[in-house]
Amino acid sequence: MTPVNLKSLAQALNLSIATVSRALQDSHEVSTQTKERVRALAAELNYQPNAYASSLRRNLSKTIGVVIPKVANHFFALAINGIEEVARQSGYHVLIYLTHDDYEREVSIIQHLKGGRIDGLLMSVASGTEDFAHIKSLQDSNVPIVFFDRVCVEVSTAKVTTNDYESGYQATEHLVAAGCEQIAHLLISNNLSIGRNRLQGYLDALQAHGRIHDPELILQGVMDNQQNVGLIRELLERRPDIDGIFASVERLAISSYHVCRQLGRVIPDDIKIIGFSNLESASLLEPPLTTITQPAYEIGKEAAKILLRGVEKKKAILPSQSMVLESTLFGRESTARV
Amino acid sequence: MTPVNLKSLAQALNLSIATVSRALQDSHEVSTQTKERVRALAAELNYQPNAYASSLRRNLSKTIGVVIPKVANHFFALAINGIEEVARQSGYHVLIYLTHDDYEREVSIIQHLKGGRIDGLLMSVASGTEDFAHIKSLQDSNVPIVFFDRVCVEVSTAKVTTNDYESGYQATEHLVAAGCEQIAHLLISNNLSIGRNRLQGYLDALQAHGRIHDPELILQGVMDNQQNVGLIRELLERRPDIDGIFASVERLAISSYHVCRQLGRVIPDDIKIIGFSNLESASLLEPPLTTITQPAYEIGKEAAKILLRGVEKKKAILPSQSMVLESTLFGRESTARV
DNA sequence: GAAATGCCTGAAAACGTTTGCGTAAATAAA
DNA sequence: TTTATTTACGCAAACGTTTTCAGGCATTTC
Repeated sequence: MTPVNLKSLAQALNLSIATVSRALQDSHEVSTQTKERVRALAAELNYQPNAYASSLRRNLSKTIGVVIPKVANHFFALAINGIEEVARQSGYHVLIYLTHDDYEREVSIIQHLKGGRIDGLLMSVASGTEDFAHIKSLQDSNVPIVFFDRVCVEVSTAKVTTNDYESGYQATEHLVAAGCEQIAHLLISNNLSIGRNRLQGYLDALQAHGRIHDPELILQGVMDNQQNVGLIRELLERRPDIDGIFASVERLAISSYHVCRQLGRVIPDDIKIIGFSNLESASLLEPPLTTITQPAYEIGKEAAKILLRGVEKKKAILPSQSMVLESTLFGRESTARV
Repeated sequence: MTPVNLKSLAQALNLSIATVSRALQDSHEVSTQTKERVRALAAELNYQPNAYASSLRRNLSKTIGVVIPKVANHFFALAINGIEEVARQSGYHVLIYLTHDDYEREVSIIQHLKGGRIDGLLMSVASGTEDFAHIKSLQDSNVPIVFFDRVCVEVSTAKVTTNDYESGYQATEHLVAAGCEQIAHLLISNNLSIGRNRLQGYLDALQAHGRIHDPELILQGVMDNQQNVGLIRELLERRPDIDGIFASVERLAISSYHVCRQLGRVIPDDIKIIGFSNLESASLLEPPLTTITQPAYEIGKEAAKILLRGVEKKKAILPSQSMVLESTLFGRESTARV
């Protein structure tokens, strides 16, 4: 079976390769009848252009990369959903890479991506990343980048985020209004701008309500959920006066639920919990969890749109194209006044 | 800034392109010193081979595709996790495509994939797919395929699944043992082998326990969760004698929870629920949900391994390489005897 | 001392596209 | 009729890599 490519099509039609190529691109340099002949045969033989030859020649891959910490997380899953949607509509393909929040992996992935495999990159940085040379280096090799959610302030490019500071402030205020006296804050990494912003919102809200800042109430979690359960338990045992928890990420809210069960602390009677989360079943938890929910799908879509605009125009993506979407607080039983 | 490619390296080193290429591949045809010289400069200039040129020449892309219905679903998210893990270790890249359970999209995606973009495909077919010509056609153009979870029996290739029949049987028996008299079964699509197997397990288990088959108890859900809630509600209102629900997929179990709340039916007192699910927070639901949990991460890993073995050997993937992994039943309060 | 062997390197073709340029024929303008 | 202009197509180079083939040089073997 002979391969079906431009050459074989050209031979069969008694045309040159160039003409066939142009016909398929609907170039005005080809007569209508010829175009028809070409298209007919191409359709009949089910011709599919070789993506790599085309990419090589045009120096353009019609592919974008997505680098995220993990996919087994509702937020990122929804974001990917949005990204794939936009990409598909514009004829782009989506390569996916998981860092598992590991700096080394992130560097290795980015390094690989410099082979021209992608036309642009969407990224949410790993929590362990403190040095950004690899990212800048990718940018230097002319790959446009758009950050989403976990952005990297040190790199100048467009970023799509949510109003993390305001949400942190709002979440804290929500607990205060529910009557909490000692509010703990659980976060993942404070070198992530996202974590810093939420933390700052927490701090400012406390101050606005005349609470004194108690560093003991701030707990930095780790990768492993099992360990987090231990850490949170330790915190609640050391400080039995804690009556409110503001979890910066979903996992920490869930771990807090487990700890409360272990310790027999009743939510929301003994302690109230609010957390950032995209969990669909939040309302079915026992008790239903009050959440700050990010518009994950929209974040993915907007980030992809900005990236593709930059890619198509072949010019750097400006920070001024950044975007801040709003999260929503869904009050549920876990923070009900008792 | 001159591009850093084989040509520029060769010029700088006073070598031919061929030698540089060979040196970087650690060919034995190049002297050790020359290799060192080449490697040193390549590292210094941060040379990264052009992926497309290489793919074009070798007719090999070091990329696999993953086509799944959706990603915002714990099962698929975990599977991707496993797939990415295996792919990365073997130096492969992962392209992701979502069908949203839409046949047309699936066809269009598969069609695109025939441009040689991928070396192999991992796939979970859309629930709406009844014709498999597009899949076979991809196979004909020498792209090895491995199905996982939602397999397609009509296509001869390796498949990685779970013991769906046995799990369906076991789940039903679990409800019988818990004292349920009228057990409903909720499924998504009965043209999916996975749905058929679970259904058959349900039917056989009922028969084994002397129950007569009542078609009214089998409800086929749709795409939209809101609609499903309506359908399930209707069913429970029409048949108030139903005291057990076996949900074939997570979404239907969750919808069932919502309906029970709406109708004031207490789980597990009035009605017991068991469902296939990979929800991490199943144990935190009210009440904790009894689940049949598939080893999603392992499924992804195994499927990817089988695929890559086939890709590397450049030969068709045999059905005999198929694999069946076992799901686990986690008994929780939603099916507790009262 | 010639032939054979092994080691290292280079020239050039090939992968399938896209595209700048040239050109023949057909049409329009002078 | 001659000279522009347009239309429709072909030639060939280019993208960056891999790989076949051949050849130069040194060392060994008869």
